[in-house]
Amino acid sequence: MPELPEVETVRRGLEPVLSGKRIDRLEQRRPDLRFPFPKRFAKRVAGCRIEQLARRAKYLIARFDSGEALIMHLGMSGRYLIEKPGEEAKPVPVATHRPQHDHVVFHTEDGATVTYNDPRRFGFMVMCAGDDLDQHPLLRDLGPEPLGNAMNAAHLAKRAAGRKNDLKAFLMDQRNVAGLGNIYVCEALFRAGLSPKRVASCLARRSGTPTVRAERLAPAIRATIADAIAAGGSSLRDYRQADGALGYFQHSFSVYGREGQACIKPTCNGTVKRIVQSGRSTFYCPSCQS
DNA sequence: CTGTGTTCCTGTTCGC
DNA sequence: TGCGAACAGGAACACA
Repeated sequence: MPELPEVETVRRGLEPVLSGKRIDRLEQRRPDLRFPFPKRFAKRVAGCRIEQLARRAKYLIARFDSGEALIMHLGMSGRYLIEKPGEEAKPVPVATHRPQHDHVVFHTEDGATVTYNDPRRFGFMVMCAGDDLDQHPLLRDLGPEPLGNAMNAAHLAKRAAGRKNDLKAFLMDQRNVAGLGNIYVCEALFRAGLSPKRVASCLARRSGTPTVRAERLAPAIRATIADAIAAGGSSLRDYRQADGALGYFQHSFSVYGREGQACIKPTCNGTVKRIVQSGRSTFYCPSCQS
């Protein structure tokens, strides 16, 4: 499920339920996810108020009035389910909800519950001091946010200069741009008209200044992510499901998952192809992406 | 340091 | 319908 747009959608869904609220109780139902849960997790959270629910790349970050912060990652299959008092739980629309994968439950002062469900358990939760969060090992090496001013052609060129991996791998690397994943890398490269197989260093001249390709790629990334967040947000009308799945599945992609289908670009008569790069599927149009 | 492959785990889909 | 194989939105880690 979650690349940056989905995580942002989840954040917006959780915000009205969690932000400014005291957590009366936390249930931890197993010892670990991908990593062990924080030590004395339930005790450290109980009674604390969430002052802010933020996002950095694909991480959700809850800041508590205790001075600590909770960094959460959804992995591949993580989602949050919200139940409010007086409203009956609605069935999850996309995948079946299996209660045995409910690993953490937050009980708020309002009587609402926020349940973290994650079948594959690639997600994790880490608790740390709230100051100097940027210097936390999970966060300090992240590249710029795709929607921030720092993500521009000059940045891409600087990072890509001399790199021998391909554009797909370059964009998947969170140190270069933070928050892109397999889907939106494919989509951004399609929008930029660039082949995922092209070497990353094609974004920079020998002098390190951006090429025309970098000048195309930066706005393509920005627009791809902005559009996806907008699509996710529009699915949040009913935010009892803050799982991002609605936005994810409603959104139709230009190339991702469209192997064998005609390129959607009106002036192109190409066919979308699937290849494997770094062990992951890449979808692209060989005809209009070069 | 850079680039690549493996690994964690469960669920769904696809081909026979 | 059953059944194994392939595949799935991530990223830490080991290794060449």
